[in-house]
Amino acid sequence: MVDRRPLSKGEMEIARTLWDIGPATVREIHESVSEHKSIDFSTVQTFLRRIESKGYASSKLKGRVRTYSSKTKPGTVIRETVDDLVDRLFGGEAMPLVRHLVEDRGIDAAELAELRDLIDRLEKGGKKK
Amino acid sequence: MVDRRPLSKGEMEIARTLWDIGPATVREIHESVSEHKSIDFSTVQTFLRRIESKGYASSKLKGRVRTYSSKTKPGTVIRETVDDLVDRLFGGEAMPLVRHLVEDRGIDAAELAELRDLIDRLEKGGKKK
DNA sequence: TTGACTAACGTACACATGTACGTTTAAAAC
DNA sequence: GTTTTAAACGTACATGTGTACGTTAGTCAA
Repeated sequence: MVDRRPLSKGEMEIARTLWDIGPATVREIHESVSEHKSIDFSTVQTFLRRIESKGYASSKLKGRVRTYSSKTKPGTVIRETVDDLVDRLFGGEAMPLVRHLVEDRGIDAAELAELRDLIDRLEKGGKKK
Repeated sequence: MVDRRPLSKGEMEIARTLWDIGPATVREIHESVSEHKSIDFSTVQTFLRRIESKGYASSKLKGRVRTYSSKTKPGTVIRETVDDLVDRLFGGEAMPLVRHLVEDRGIDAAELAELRDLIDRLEKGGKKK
């Protein structure tokens, strides 16, 4: 267990993009993030530096361009973040959040079907992992 | 739409307690929160002040004791918070989060059953709200 | 009525966060 | 080779956040 300092919201968004598009340069990350929100190149650069300093990514300078790679699996960070949210907002209970998501958020028919399968599987093999 | 500044993580936890135990004094909130984590009375006091200043609660002084009441429904704040998380961590897709919660977190048999019912209902009345 | 309690209130302070500007420097274009 | 271009890097700064201390001031017991 490394126990890195948690990523802030802003850092998280950049980190997610890094997971999505794989090892990438600042410019690539910036372009990708810019598609859905306006953000300065330098800001992205700072976030990437901080993400690295917190131990979530590493980088290497090739020529005069720095390329960042994630060092953590999304699953891990997601788990930590969601755990924290569930603790703070729902007192540790996952179900109210699931209920909220399924009821009030866009879960389409195909996804509902998938979810049903998932439940079947879990009920069948009643054991964890 | 009031568009309050968002609650921070720490504030959120105190706000949740306020929702849980209803209108309450600082001491009551502090006692409730103290059950599961160590936190200073003054810290709780500060958080409550900030929660009020952000417009999520109101308070009234009776004698020398201030009592706080929530002005927002938990659902609203939860929605905002979860929306934000889903955006930042999953690019707006709710399903990956649901998958994660159902697979990797403690959802027991009874809850799985409830969830199945929920899915049934949603599939039946295929329309929202 | 006075002293002991204990809340409220103002305030503080270090560190985090979001945001971005200059300066330096290496590569590419001319 | 010199100019242009654009990245990195250092740095900055206002605001947010977590945490809590001192001071002031009602309340209650003696």
